[in-house]
Amino acid sequence: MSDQDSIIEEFFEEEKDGLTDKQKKIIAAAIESFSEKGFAATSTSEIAKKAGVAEGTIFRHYKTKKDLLLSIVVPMMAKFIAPFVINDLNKVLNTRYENYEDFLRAMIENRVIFFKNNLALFKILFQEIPFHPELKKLFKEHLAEKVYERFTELIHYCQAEGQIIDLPPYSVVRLTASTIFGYIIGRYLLFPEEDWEDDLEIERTIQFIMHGLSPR
Amino acid sequence: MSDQDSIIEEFFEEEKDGLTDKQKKIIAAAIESFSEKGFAATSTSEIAKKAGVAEGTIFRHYKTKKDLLLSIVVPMMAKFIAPFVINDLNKVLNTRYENYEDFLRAMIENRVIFFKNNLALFKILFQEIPFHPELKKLFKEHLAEKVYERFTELIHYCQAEGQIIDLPPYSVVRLTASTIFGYIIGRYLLFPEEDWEDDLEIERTIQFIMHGLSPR
Amino acid sequence: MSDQDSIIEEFFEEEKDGLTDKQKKIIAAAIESFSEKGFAATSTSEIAKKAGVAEGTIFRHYKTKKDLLLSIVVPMMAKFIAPFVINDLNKVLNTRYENYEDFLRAMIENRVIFFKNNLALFKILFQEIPFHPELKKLFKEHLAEKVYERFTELIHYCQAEGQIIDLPPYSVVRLTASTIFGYIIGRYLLFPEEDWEDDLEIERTIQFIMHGLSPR
Amino acid sequence: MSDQDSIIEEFFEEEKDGLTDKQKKIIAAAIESFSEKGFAATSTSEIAKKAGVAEGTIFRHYKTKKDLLLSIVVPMMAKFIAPFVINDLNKVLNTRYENYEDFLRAMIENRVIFFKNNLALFKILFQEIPFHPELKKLFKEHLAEKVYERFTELIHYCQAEGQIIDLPPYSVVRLTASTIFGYIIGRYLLFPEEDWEDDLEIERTIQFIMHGLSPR
DNA sequence: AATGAATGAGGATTCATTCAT
DNA sequence: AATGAATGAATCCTCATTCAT
Repeated sequence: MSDQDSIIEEFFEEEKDGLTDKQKKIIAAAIESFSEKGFAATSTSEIAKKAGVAEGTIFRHYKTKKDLLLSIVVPMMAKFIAPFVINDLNKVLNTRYENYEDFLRAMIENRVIFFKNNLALFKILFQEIPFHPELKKLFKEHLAEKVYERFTELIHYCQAEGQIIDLPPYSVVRLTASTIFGYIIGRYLLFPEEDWEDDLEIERTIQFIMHGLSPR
Repeated sequence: MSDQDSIIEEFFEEEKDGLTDKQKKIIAAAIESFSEKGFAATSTSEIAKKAGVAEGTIFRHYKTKKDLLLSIVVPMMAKFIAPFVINDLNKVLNTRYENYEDFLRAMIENRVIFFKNNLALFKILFQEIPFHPELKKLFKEHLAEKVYERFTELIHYCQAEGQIIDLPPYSVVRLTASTIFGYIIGRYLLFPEEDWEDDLEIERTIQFIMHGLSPR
Repeated sequence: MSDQDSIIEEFFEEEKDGLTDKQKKIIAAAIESFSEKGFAATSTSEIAKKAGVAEGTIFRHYKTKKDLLLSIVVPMMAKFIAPFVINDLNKVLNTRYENYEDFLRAMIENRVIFFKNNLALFKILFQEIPFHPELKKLFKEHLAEKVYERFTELIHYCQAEGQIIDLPPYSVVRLTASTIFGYIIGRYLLFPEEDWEDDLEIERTIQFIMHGLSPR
Repeated sequence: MSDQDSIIEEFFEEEKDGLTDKQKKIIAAAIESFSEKGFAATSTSEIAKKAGVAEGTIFRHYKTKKDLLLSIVVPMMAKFIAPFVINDLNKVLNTRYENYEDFLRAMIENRVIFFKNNLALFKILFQEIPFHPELKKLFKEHLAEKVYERFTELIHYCQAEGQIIDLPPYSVVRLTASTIFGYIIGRYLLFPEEDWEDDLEIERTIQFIMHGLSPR
């Protein structure tokens, strides 16, 4: 399934823009450096060296250093959101999933793999969002609006079915999202080197959410 | 209660080093700039201007720009952790709180206010931790070890009492912490401008955790 | 009369080298940019964009940026000087003009139109001469020597006829040229947007010179 | 007389801003380089080297390279214009000079020396005016308005006295100025290395203007 | 002939830091 | 203690020019 690929490879394979070989190297080097040291602390000369190209080559493809950042971060936001908007949630609503629990399980599996494969990109995204208003805006528009909207529909449906407690959707979203992101962040960013029994932890996470949201 | 003060003021009042007036202004200016633009993207000249001091003055007090960062971030980590280590958790174990729910409530009230009063500092902390190994180490030692240890004791106690489900403590900590931080981040960082019914949301959050952790 | 054409068009039509279409566009773009921003401040990529050709194409035709400048400026110096050397002055000396005044009138009409049609080129020429010794040398050789020589002959003739005062020819040339160039510069470079009664001003200019040079 | 000093020295001595030693060296180096190679073709590193300061030092005193240009060119425009506005013309109108000829003689002596002492500055001024709209504007406001106005008064006076022909003042100004600038440019910029009998040439120039403007 | 990707030297400017006052 | 002028390395970016296609 294409969702499981790393975005970086998708960049290089799917994109019709036909990225040059050098462009691919630049992108890869930039992702590595940005995620390790942060955007502001990464110099273009460093990226050039790592990519094995001349510094000028970077600026032939990306007008500014910031353009390079955006060319990395913007498509990834789209990729992240795509399945919510197009596939999975539709499936849920189309009764492919009978209930919130199955949905959660499908989503976690799907998006967790996505995160895992794109860790560096996510680090960049979350590090830089606070400092770039355009990114913040994009993020809100995409995630807070498109994804949230779809989520809301699902929640209403599950609430109507009596599967989950009758809280305002935004609270349900917040509690669900917190728990899932908490897992991802702990698992892949904070303590990636610990031993994690992934299947077990995911199951615990799902049960925690389901019980937390169970009608009283 | 001193926990409710902003750390910045505590810096200035409690510290025995006896900060000069200029030093205070430098710290305040640095906090503002670092949290707005990030450490790497903030120049010392900018801080000097904002603080109303000469550029050289900063370096009289802090050998390097990074020293300035650490002088801000390190004490705040200590302050954040202090109550866990010294007061509240002890109180819990000393049976001042009868159960996990009361503890959660007390902790949220206590630490949420702390966050709220020190938002800028937290932004800096979380932004910079990934890029400074010393910070990461400090953070892990303090939080992951000291706080986690205390938490574990409490969890064992509550599990023994049958209040919460018998999961491994690290899972309980993870799920609890995710949910609480999720609230704080949503409330104060992502969507601070939305209308939040704080008491209600906090109650929902607590109930979510309690049900999520209830013994099956 | 071909003198009245713009040099640029002459470039394109008369030149035996047979300029390609692209070459014409490059020259036109270069003239525009050089005259607006100066040679040093104009980039070849800008010229390429304006000309609608690839950056490399410029260097296929002109080895260096400076070559491009020279290919513009050198032929124009020749064109400017040509009539002095070949046509008009000969005509004067061949008694087609009876006196200095008629000559002045003819020259102003002739060369003023030439200036007007080639303003951009003249701006480039006068801007760049001070910075390019080869240009300076060319200019002196052509103008200061060939034109000056012809002028001198005419002046001697007119002085012998008692039409103008008996100053050294270089003074006569200087005073005449200053006045005429003063008109052209004021008219077309400094204050082109003012209302000018051209015929009247030209007549005043001629009368000023004639009276200024009248034998006492 | 202070008008006869070079502006550069005045910069350094009279200015109350109290220029640093380094600043003086920067200005001197910039004037030399700008006048030799043009503003755009001069690099800040070159100026720094010539001035014997670090490149950063330039930017401590002048925010941009263009600022440096303006800090050179703007005060000189003021200096050039000052005597017209304040001293000499007033003197003329206050009957210190009886006629246009005496005025011309005084002005040429006065301003020619000024030019001679500030050749490099004038080269810069005239080279750069076409490319910097602010300069162009300043120039027009100062010269075209203030000086021109004063000139006009004088011309009206001399015309009323019957000393000069009854042309529109702008024509008189143009013809006078062309002739004088023509002398200066020829003398100091185009052919400075020729032998010039200065007194004689100036007298010829004055006589040319006076006869050129004599009432018919 | 024409392209445009690639280069790397050099551009203006900013930076953290030093030091004489 | 405090200043702010001075530094020069490093920043992002532009440039004229080359060369494989």
